[in-house]
Amino acid sequence: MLHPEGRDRSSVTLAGRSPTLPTRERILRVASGLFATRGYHATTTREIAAAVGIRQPSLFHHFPSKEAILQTLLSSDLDVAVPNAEALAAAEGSASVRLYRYLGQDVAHLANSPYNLSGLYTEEVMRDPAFAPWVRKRARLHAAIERILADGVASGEFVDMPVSIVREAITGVLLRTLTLYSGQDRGGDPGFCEQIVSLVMRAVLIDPSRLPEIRRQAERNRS
Amino acid sequence: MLHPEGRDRSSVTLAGRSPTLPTRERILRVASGLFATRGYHATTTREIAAAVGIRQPSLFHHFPSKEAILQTLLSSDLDVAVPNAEALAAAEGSASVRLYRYLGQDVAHLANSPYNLSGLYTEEVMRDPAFAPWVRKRARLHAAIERILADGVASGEFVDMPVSIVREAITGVLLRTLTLYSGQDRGGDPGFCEQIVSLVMRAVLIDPSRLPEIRRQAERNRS
DNA sequence: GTCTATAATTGGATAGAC
DNA sequence: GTCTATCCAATTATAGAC
Repeated sequence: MLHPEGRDRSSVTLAGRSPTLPTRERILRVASGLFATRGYHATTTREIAAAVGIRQPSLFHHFPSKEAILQTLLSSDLDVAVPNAEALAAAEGSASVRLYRYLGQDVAHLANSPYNLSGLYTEEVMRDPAFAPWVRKRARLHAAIERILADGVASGEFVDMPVSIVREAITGVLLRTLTLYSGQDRGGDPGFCEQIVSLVMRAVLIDPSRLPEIRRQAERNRS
Repeated sequence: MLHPEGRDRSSVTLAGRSPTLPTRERILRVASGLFATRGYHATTTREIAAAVGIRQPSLFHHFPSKEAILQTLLSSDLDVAVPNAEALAAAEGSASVRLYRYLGQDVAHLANSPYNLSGLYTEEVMRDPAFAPWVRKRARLHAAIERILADGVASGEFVDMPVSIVREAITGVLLRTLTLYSGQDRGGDPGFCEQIVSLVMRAVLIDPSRLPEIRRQAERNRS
């Protein structure tokens, strides 16, 4: 008997169809893309399954729930980003160089990830009690960034604005601009990434003419 | 018989309970807040009704559908923002002053609106075919902003980056930072708004020392 | 590991009394 | 204009065959 979902797989993503990847991995890639473009709650398990090329119940062999798919994606990002940011927050060196390094790492990670991570940090996800542990992890990331920003304000390198607002603005820029580029395996166009980082640095630097020198220092002695 | 939804209205917003406002208006305010914090698709009509203090079916006396609530909110924003931006895109004067004016208008509108507008321009909403007409309207807004940005690049006032990326970055900053402040009727703290505008201007200006002069010009002869 | 079939729940929306 | 009662569709998840 023909299943009502049919067999049409014409509008399926490349990542989802790639036959060399294990199904679990294809699910993560496809789901991250759908979460980013349609939102977490609006994305159905049927859509994910269809894009992967399997039936909806087959998803549950690889993940115990839809939540678990998102949680896996959150871990893949935060388990890298939090230690990076905390190390930079505690490191020696000028706040400008440390912020540049953080931004460079973050942008590169977002742009090079096989997943589209821009659907993870929306209000609809972050306010959902199911993801509270990851919200706490993310709070540590925020605290680390704000420590770097506060150092820069104290040293006179950064404009004197509330650090939580600036951090929120930075998050907004990164998520919004990299939506278009993440999860697409394009090697993350290093020129583009550097432009985004420079845009953010100019916004916070009191003296943006220092930017080339900061860039040079940030790229030297990459820890 | 006691209805399963109960009568608990303890966690209800001020805007929703305000007894002087017509119900239709209270629905819009409450719904905009829920869309912003929980997302459009994750917000149920039952939640909206509970926060307003009525039963779920009563909503449909004021709006034909949940979609219509969001469409009303979209109109309230875009019907103001698009003409403003298009007028500035076609106006005389330096690109810097025009961008400053646009940002000032937009930030003030977002901060002073009785609605929390930050839940409207998410991917889950903008990619939904039901809202395609508003996506087209918004494209006109984007085009107007990009015209101002392109003017500034051509005149040497703005850093030379792809205007669509910069426009996306600006959108990200505004939506993210003003989430916390919009729809809260706090008069929109003019100092805070100016800080956000300045942050954005510094990011795009080749010579940020011009900022005080630009601000003075933008605030003179307010069209 | 994937399938069909289906359970269990929740969602938006309608009917009609008051 | 709000209510109760309810419909119908869609959703996540499970059971069990292959």
